[in-house]
Amino acid sequence: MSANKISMAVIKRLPKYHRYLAELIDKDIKRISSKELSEIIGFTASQIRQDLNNFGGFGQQGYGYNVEDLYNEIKKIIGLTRTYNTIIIGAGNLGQALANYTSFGKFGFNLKGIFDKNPKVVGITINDIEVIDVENVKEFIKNNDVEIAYICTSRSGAQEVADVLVEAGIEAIWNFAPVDLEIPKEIIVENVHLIDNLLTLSYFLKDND
Amino acid sequence: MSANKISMAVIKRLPKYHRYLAELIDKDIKRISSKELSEIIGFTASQIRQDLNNFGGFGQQGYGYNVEDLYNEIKKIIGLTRTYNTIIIGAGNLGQALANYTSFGKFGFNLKGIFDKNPKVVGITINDIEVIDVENVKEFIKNNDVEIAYICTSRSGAQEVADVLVEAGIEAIWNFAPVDLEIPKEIIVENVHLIDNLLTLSYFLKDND
DNA sequence: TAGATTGTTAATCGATTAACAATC
DNA sequence: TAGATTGTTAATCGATTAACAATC
Repeated sequence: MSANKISMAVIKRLPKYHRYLAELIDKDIKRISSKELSEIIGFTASQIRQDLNNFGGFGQQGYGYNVEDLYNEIKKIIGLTRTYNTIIIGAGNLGQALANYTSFGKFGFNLKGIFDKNPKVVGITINDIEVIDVENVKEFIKNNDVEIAYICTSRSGAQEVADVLVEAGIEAIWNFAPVDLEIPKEIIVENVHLIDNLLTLSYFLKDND
Repeated sequence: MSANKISMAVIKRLPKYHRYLAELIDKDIKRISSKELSEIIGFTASQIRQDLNNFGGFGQQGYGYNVEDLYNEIKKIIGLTRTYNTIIIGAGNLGQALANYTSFGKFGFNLKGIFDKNPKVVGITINDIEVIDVENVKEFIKNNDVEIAYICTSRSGAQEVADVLVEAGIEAIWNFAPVDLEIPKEIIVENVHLIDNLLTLSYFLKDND
């Protein structure tokens, strides 16, 4: 809240708060102190209090935090009190897997369209959505209030697709292609570079055995 | 190299060096200075020199870095000079998508087996590999020198699977289930929490429109 | 040799942790 | 009221950036 800049480190922790608070609600736990939360979530109590106080004073001295209230506050902060229209570009293995993921919908990310350039794939139906020729993506974004695009194309096709998305006025890109996209900085980009992730594992494993 | 501890921040940047150096080789560029690399990779020249010097003095004053040599050094550091046997647990959408990813193999991550508990899935073939009943995973790991397991099960099944993997002596886990696994700390874990990633997008989008 | 650029030390910046007065 | 725990300031820690002597 207000104008003071929240650091990316804090923002990246928010989903974890959300996840653990949901669990506490499931377990019917009504209140929790930063110390108790610290023990299950793995952040220090101090960090938890600092993090939360970036957004407001949600706790009460001598009592702690009301689990349900805090959960709802976190939902508001993360932006889970409204829905987002999304599309997938690239109906390969990964694109199809994401299209079939039902949990995104539960969080309010509604898949509106799937696009591909391959004529063999255009027209097939994935999770009740027909794959459309990517030629039509610009028009589709404008007509359907699409805010987020998941790029699931090959490495080589990704930048070209991104350019079209930007032209069409996309607001955020979730990029699964192993490239760093050149995108105007007002557009939000999250990269999932799977290979990079794997290489972290090999880094630590290389000298084993 | 040597005993001084490399920070996670540095390790997480290594794959990006690897990627950009591969590109430079493709473009037949023979040498590069930290300043030039800085301009394309987006880290400061100072950071590049600091990062690389954690592992050795790969450059030459007045000249810069030999691209191919540096690329090979980075490969060694990341652990790409040998191969790793991997398995996938959970042959759902994501598991199947990962099984069909050919690029992991190119980096030396060889998929040896795919496991599932669903009798309807056991026996089908994905990318020439037959899905095996997860009951047999422990034995399989021991007999096939499996070092890395990709957990692609549901949230609820993940911890149980992880326990079996640990018993079987797995060395690293790539976890796609939206849980924080409880795992002995000597086992390397990389999490890909897709939902967490999406929530970063919604955080920034929530007040748009 | 002169110019360029590294390797490395020092300075700065930012994030985490500790401490404690405020207060429920 | 007394005890507990927050909100918040101060101290510490770690990572990034700047600076420059060493040297190719």
